[in-house]
Amino acid sequence: MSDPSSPDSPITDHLAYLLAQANREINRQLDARLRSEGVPVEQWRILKVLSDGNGRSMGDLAEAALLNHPTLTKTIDRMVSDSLVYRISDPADRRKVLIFSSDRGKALSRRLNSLALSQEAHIVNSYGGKATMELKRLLETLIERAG
Amino acid sequence: MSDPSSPDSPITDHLAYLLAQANREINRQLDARLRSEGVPVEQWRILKVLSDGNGRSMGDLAEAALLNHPTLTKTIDRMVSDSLVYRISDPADRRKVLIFSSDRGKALSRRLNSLALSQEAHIVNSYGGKATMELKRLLETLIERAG
DNA sequence: GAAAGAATCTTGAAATTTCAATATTTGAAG
DNA sequence: CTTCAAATATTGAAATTTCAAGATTCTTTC
Repeated sequence: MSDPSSPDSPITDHLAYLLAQANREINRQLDARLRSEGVPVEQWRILKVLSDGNGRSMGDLAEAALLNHPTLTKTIDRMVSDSLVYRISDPADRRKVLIFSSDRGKALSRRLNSLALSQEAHIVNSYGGKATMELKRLLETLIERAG
Repeated sequence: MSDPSSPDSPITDHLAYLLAQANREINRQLDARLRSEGVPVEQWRILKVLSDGNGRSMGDLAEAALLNHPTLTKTIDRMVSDSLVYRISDPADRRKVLIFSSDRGKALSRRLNSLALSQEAHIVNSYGGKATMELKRLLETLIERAG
C-alpha cells in the first residue's frame, strides 16, 4: 500500500501528499471554528505564541508561527491596526523589533484558545486518544529529523 | 507532554500546529527539489494526478490536487499557457471541463516524479521505514475520519 | 416541455503572499 | 576607529489566492 517507489504509484502514497491533505482538512475545521471570532489560523498562532506575555522578535515569531518574513511583517501590520499586538524596538539590539500582545490580543487569544481546544477534543473524540498521541509523537520526530 | 487542555499549554501540543509544521517542512524540501524544473508543488500534484492519461473534471481535480475551485482554474490557465495540460468540454455533461495532460506535461511529470521519489527516499532514510509507514497509516486514518 | 432549482466552472475585484531589493544596525577585521 | 560583511526587518511590485457574483448546462417537477 504505502510504497511510492513503483513507477505508477498513486499520489496518495506520498508522505508529502498525505501531510498536505491532513493539514488542509484539519486546518479547514479549525478555520471554521475561529471564524466566529473573524480570525484566520495564522493570527491564532501568532497570538498563542505571544500569550505568555513575552515579546518576540520578528524572526523568532516568524519561525514559531510558521510564516516567512515579509508575510509576517504584513500580518503584524494588520494586527497592529486591529490593536491586537504592538511593536517595540529591542533596546539590546536595535535591528530587532519585539512584538507583544496587547490586552485586547490576550483576551482574544483566550477565546481562540478555547475554540482550538474544543476542536482538538473533537478530533480526539472521533479519532481516539491513543492514535492522536501516537500521531503527535511521530510528527514531532519527523519535524526534528527534517529540521 | 501532548496534552493541550491545560490553560497555558504550548502551541506545539496542538495537532493542528504539528501538522502545519510538518507539512511546511516537508513541502519546503520537496519544493527545493522541484525547483530544478521550475514547477511549484501544486503543479506537481496536478500533473501526477493526470499522469495516468485520463481526463479529470475541474471538480475532481481540485479535490485530488488539494486546491479550491477558483485557484485551480487559474493554475490550469497558467499550465495551458505552458502547454502542460489542455481542456476539453465533457461531451457527456457540458457543464464539466475535462483536463488532460499533454505529452509535454507527461514528460515533465516523469521527471518530477523521480524528484519526488528521491525526496521520499531521503525521508525514509533519515526517519526510518517503520516510522514512515506508521505515520502514513495514521494520517490516512485521520483523513478518513476527518473527511 | 417550461420553469425553477442545482451543479459546474469561470470571472473580476480585493486581499494576501512572495520575490527581490532596500534600509538600518551590529559585529569583525584590519 | 573605520570599513566591510552579516543580521534583521521592511518595502514595493508582481504573482497568487480568495471571495462573491455570474454564466452555462443539466435535472426535476409540475
